[in-house]
Amino acid sequence: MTEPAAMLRIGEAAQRAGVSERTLRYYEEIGLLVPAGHSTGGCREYGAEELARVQQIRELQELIGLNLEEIRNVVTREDRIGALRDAYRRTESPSERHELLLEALEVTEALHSRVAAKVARIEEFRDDLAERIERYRSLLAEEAAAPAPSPA
Amino acid sequence: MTEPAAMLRIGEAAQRAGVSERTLRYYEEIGLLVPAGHSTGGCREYGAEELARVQQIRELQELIGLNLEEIRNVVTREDRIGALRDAYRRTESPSERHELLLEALEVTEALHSRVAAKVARIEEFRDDLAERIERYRSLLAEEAAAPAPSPA
DNA sequence: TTGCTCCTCACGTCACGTGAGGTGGC
DNA sequence: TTGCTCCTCACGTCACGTGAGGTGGC
Repeated sequence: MTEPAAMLRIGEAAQRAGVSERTLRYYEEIGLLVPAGHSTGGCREYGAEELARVQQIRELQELIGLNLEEIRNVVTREDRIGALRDAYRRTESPSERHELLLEALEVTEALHSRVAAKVARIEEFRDDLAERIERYRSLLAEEAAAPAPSPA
Repeated sequence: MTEPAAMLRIGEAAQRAGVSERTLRYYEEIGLLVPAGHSTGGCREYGAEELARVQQIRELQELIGLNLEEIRNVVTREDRIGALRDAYRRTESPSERHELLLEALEVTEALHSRVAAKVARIEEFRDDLAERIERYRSLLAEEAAAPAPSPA
């Protein structure tokens, strides 16, 4: 058995995850992320697992540009994949397991190529910015070396 | 003098830029991108310059995550920088020019480091996906080599 | 004249932001 | 008791999506 695990209330959890409290409540509202539990006073309680989930959601959202509905599909499937690893929780039949693995492989490959395309675009953009910086620097260097340009 | 330049109406322009007509109208609404002109019938007309502007806006929006207000600041400054290259349109004084160049350098450097950070994050994410794909493949390979796992 | 594309409202949507007003544990 | 954090509405916002209803050039 594991430790009772330190639970965080929404304020701490939001801060560690780098999101707002509203964001955590909204994720719960749409069924994307439910708290691990509730205190006697009714406060939401989040554990390490939930924080990791938020992290994953933000990556899919900010880096890949998926909407929350698409993200729900991804994380739901990964939850089921994760369940495959817990032998005693494995309720899927071998054929269901096979289908699930094939599906996960396909979707992950699709995500991977999407990310790879984005990497290419953003690297090009980064290099353009670097060139721009060089141009500005040389313009400033010219300026320092030469007198002010004649306005005529 | 240049050619009269082929002008596109909003449908063609949107398609080439990879955005919706609504998006182009919205950019105009908030003063981010005005059409090059209007036909006698009142149709918006876009040229190559406007299409390039849309491209730039989308990169700043999708790759960097800037909002349209921040993007307006960037493109406005770059318009002024661009104006520095047209000698006959150079109305800025030498000191204004100097300030503008320094400002552009600073802002571009800030953008560059933001982009560089994003590149690092997204490359890590891409590599995680590649690992995941390998794991799924080896699980499927195990499955093909061995009989179905005993449910007990 | 008939399609097609364009136009201007104007309301809807997604992913939250931002108070309003109230309750509960150190 | 006093702060502080939490709670639930509920309206606002940003960047558009999506019709409604009408006009204009091949």
